[in-house]
Parts: sequence; C-alpha cells; structure tokens
Amino acid sequence: MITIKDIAKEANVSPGTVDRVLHNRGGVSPKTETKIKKILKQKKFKINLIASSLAMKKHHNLATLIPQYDEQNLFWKSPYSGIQKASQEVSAYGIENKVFFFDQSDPKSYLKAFRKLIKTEPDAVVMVPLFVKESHEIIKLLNLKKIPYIFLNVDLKGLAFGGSSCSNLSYIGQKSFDAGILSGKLSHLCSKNGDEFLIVMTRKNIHDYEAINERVKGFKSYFQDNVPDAHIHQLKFDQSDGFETVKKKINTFLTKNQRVKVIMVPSSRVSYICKTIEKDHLFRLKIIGFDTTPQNVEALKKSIVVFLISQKSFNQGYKSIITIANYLVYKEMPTNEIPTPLEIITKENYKYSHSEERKYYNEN
Amino acid sequence: MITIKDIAKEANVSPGTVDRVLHNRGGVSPKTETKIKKILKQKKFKINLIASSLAMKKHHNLATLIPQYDEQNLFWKSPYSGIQKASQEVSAYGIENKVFFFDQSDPKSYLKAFRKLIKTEPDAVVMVPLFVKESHEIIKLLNLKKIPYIFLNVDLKGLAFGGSSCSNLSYIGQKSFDAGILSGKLSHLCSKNGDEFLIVMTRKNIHDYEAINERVKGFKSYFQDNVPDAHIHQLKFDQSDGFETVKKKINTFLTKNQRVKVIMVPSSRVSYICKTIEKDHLFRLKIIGFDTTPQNVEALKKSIVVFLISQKSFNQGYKSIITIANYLVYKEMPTNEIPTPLEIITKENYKYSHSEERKYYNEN
DNA sequence: TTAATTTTCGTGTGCGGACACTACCTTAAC
DNA sequence: GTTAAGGTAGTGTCCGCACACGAAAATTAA
Repeated sequence: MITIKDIAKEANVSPGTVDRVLHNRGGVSPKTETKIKKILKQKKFKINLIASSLAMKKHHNLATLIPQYDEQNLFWKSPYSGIQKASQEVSAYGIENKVFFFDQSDPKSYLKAFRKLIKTEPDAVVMVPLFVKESHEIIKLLNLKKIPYIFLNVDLKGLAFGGSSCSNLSYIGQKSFDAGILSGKLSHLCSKNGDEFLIVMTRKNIHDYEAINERVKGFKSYFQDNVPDAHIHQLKFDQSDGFETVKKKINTFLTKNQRVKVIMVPSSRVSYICKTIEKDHLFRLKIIGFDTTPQNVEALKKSIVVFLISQKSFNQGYKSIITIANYLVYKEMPTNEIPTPLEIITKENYKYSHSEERKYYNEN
Repeated sequence: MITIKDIAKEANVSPGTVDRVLHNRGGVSPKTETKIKKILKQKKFKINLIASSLAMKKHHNLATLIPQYDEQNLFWKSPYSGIQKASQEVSAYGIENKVFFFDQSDPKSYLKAFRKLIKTEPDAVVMVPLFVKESHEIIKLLNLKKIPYIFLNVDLKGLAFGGSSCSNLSYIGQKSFDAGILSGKLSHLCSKNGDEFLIVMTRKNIHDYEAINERVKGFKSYFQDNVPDAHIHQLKFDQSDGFETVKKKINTFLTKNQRVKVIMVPSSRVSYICKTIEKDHLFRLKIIGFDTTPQNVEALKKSIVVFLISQKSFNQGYKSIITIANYLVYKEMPTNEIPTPLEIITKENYKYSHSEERKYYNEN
C-alpha cells in the first residue's frame, strides 16, 4: 500500500506538501506540484479513505422524508427498510440519518413533516416528492439553503417552478413507461392470436397516478409497435368504489368479453383485483401486476398472478442513502437518474429475489 | 459519538482495559468487566469501524482461482470483472487479492495455477472447482493448511473425498435445477396447447455438464408437474460436431417436427444455436437460453431469443470477494450457500439490468 | 516477612491522513 | 544592507482504536 509518506519521500518533499497537492490547497510551486502529480499517477496512489475519514472526523446529518406505511398499504415498508439498512451501514462513517414520515394522503402532513425535518439542519435530504404543489415550496427552500437532495421513487423531473427549478442531485426509481412496455411484452407472450387484453386501473392514491399512467402508456405503446390490431380494454375504478362494486363490474365485463385472456394491473393492487374475480374467469386468465407486496407474492405463489414486475423498492431506499452518503463524503456526483432494474418475478424465482431484504429482516 | 475513552472515564479505568473487555482479551477482573460491560450497554457504545480497521492495519492476502476467458468464451469475463471491482473496494481495507487463471479445458493448468497460488500463502481462497478429481487434491491441501475457501459458480457440495470432506465456507452460484424449472415455466407461458418443445444441448465444456444437466432436469420436472403430456424433444451435439453438422441436424429436425414451437438451450451457447437455425423456422420459434453474454444479448435485442435467464455472474464474482473479505475482517460467517437470483432478461429490460457491471466498465 | 509469581491494569506508540502552525527562503522596498 | 511581506515547505498533533510492554497490585510460595 502506497502512502502519502512514500510519495513524499520519492519526491523529496514533506508529507504536508503532498497533502496540499492532493487537495488543491495551493501554496505549492508549479514545479513541485507537477513533480508530485507525476509520481502520484505513476505510483497509482489512492487516498486511504479509512484514514482520511478518521482524520476528517466527518459528521454529516442526513434527513429522509417518506410516506408512512401501515397495514393497509405496505408499499412504503420496503424502501424504508432499505433506508434503515443503509443508514446503519453509513453510521460507521459518521453519518446519521433521521427519518420523517408523512401521511401519503395528506399534503399538509407532508409539509408538516418537512418543517420538522428542516429544523434539524440536515446536510442533505432524501425525499419522496409525492405532492407536486407542496414539493414546490420544499424545493425552493432547499435550493435557497443549498441543501442537496435526491428524489426517491417519485420524480419531479423537468418541473420548473416559477424560476426556481428543481435541481435534485438524482432520481432513484423506476422508468414507468419502460415498465409498461415490459408488461406489454409479457402479456403478449402469454397470449394467443386473437386474445384480448384488459387493463384494470384503481386510483387509490393520487400520487402514483403519474406512474400508473406511464405504465399504461408503455403497455399500449408496446402493442402499437408490435400488435397494432390487438384489442385492449380498460376498466377504471374510483376510490369510492367498494369491493362489491368492483367485483360486479369486473365479472360482468369478463362474462361479456370471453376473449379477454390477459389482465394487466398497472399498480401494486393486483392481488386486490384478483380477489374480486370469480373462479370461472380466473381459470382462463393470465394476470400481470406490479410490486412484490406480501399479498401480491401470495397471489403469485398460488399461480393466480403469473408475472409481477418489481421495482426493488428495498434497493431503491438502500441506494438512495448510499448515493447521498457517497456524495457527502467522497463528493461523488451521482448520475442524474439511477433507474431501478425492471425485475420480472414469477412463482419460480421469487425466493431468489429480494435476498438482501430478507437478510436484513433476519438480522433485525 | 461515544469513544473508548469516554467509557474508560466513566468506569474509572484506562482505555486499555475497555479494549480488553471489548475484545474478550482476558486479564480483566470480573468486577471491572461487568462494570464496563454495563456502561458499554448503557451508553450504546459501538466500535468505530473506521478507526478500528485503520489501527489494525489489516493485511490479508486473498487468492482467486478462476478460468481464463478469451474471445471464444467470454463467460468468465463477467465474474472476473466482479472480482476486480470488489478487490478494488476492499483494497482500502488492506486486503489484497491475487488472481490466478487456468485453462478451462485443461486440468493440468488448473493444478499448475493452484501451485502458484499456494506459494503466495493466501489467508483465504476463492475458487471455481471446475475439475472434480483435481479439486480433491487442492481441497485436501487447503483443509490441511486451514486456509478457508469458498466456491464460485461451481459447487462440489456433498462430495466427500476419502475422508477429507469438502468444507468450503460457502458456495456462491445459481441453483441450476430451479433455473431449469423457471425455463420450463417461461417455455410453457410462450406456448399454446399442443405445442412441442425442444431442448438443444451442446457439450462444449465438460465442466458445466453438471449445471446443464440440472437445468434440463428442472425443465422436465416443471412439465412433469404441470403439463405431464407435453412432448419434449431433445437434441445433443458433441464437441466434435462442426457448425454445418449442427445446422443440418437442427434444421432437418425442425422441418420434420413442425409442432415444435419453443426451444430451450440450457447453456450460454444459445446465440450459436440460433445462428444455425434457418429463418423459415426461426419465424415460428420462441427461444429461451441462459446467460447474458454479448452474443446472447445481441440475439435478444434482435428478438431472436425471447428470454435469457441470467445468473448475474458479475455479481457472483463481486460477492465472492466481499463475502470472504467480511469473513476475514469481521469474522462474519457466511451462509453455507449464497444463491444467485434467477434473473429473467428480455429485450425490454436488458438495459436496466447489469447496471453495476456497466458502471464498472465505464469507470475503468 | 520477603521473594516469586500471577493477575490486573495503565501507558505509549502507530495506523494514514488532515490541517494548523511554524520555519525558511525569496523578493522587493526602504 | 536591513526589514517586511509573501510564497513554499516542514513539523507536529489529533482522529479512535489495537496492541505491546511493563508497572502496580494481588496472590502465592519460601
């Protein structure tokens, strides 16, 4: 291992001078600087991060703003777990992360949580910008205070708010349109010529409206490009529709449209939809959905659902913290977008995916 | 942040004593030990890994024994890259990894490479036990020298050699049987009632014989359990068969068996097989294969292959080094088996997978 | 009681780097 | 020629922990 001292000796200077060159601190004559830089390259010197961070005695405060999960909606549990795991890991490097929750159906609680967050004067923020208008305010303040932030799972890309554009470091999440294309491909593969398709949309939370829309667009785009004459039906349900209403509508539809053989549910509510479908119909159907919530996985195991497209939200949460930590500590600039893999999950490979997540649960 | 000194002060002892308690070094009276332990818990003291690893100035030597890759057979490039990436990362922790290559078709070169390896007196070994008999000798020596080792990609599990059983720390690789089951499921989904299936086996390297066999078994097992009356054909080619021979045999077969609609190639040679198939046949076929070699991905992009099942060999290589490093440094005992995910790759999601691998290539 | 052990614990040094402080050497102004 | 100022470069301390060495205390043996 090559140390600063080695370099110093080689260049006939003191370690301090090498340090100055390494950090561009100035106060070094051009001659010695080039000499040192040359030796640095030649010897392939790399700063010892361990020693470096110890000497710097870094202490960074992170803050995270994400929706609270509950029994009804477990979706946000995974990213939270990923965040927890990453927080634990980086804590050894003097980075502390505080998590602030908000109610995903209440913009006010979003703002309220943020106000609490900002009081802790974080050095960087990981956030899920669920509500557009309120995010506006938040981002304005973050920009003003020059606090770097990254978006998790929900993007606000390209939204310029009255001059104060949204300059997040990065977006970590899935490309919903492409996920939709993939769902189209899988639906297509599951079908025969002449089969018809059904998209079932439930609008439970306004927030994922965008993602769901994109998925549907992607789905249609696939068929446009590959099977232009495919017959794609669509059913939409509202928040107000109860279980029975949904059940009735879907089954009536399926009875009338016997050629529908594939159902695509562009949200994590696919298992809910499955429950409403009568067995006579289920039998002939291939169902494709999103996200590996426990309920969805259950449906997968029972072969009710054939494919789930996962966005690996545990990894998303994990990565968000790691990314921002690397930025703070090593000044590693993340890429503008960090897309999550489009993972295809079936009954056969489920147990091999999410191993990190399970490992985390076992350890805790 | 709470330091050893803080604890020492609180307990009216010296930092050295606290250190002894922390590491169970002994030489501490029961009284003071319990006292210190109590304060440790109370103050939630956590050892500072940064300082710790710096102070320990760990210096571990790793050695890796893997097949050499070449233009013809790029398969081993990925794990090697993963190994390189991980080596780089752990180098900051004073861990140095030396890689030794051998010719995957020559058992002698395997032993030769190992002899070179063992001369470096490594603290731990990552190896691909490609040849059973020769691995016997190697393992005997490793056991004798008490050098811990893990298997990468190829398992020798359960093979007891004349008393000296194979006590590898862990096996990192895919469960081939389950991968086969998955390929069965995907084949099934791509097919209609009455379609027939074809398995094409090429025996290029003896070593992956085992994995390929398992995949075929898994494939058949799927159909046994789900579509018992499915008609599964099988074609085998030998190393001696040239391109033209293969081409002739396959196309003759396909002409005779027009109901064959799905081909499963249980190896990474799927793109090679595709090249032998005439367009008239390709048109009606769904082809499924393994591993994301550049050639296979090319075939995927061209929609010649519908599914590739990837074992993420880059990650395997990466993980093998990280696992053994954690074992050496933190005495973290790995699980006996670390199965790789069964990743389903299509034309639509390829670009989102292997992101780590691509990132590595871009950086280097 | 004193010497010889053994047990228990305090002290000091170093890991590699960050950064402040200081010393030296130029150059120029008086 | 002296001195001040500015540019360069060296030295030392500390970060928190690991570990060796040896001192002090406690125990046992003589």
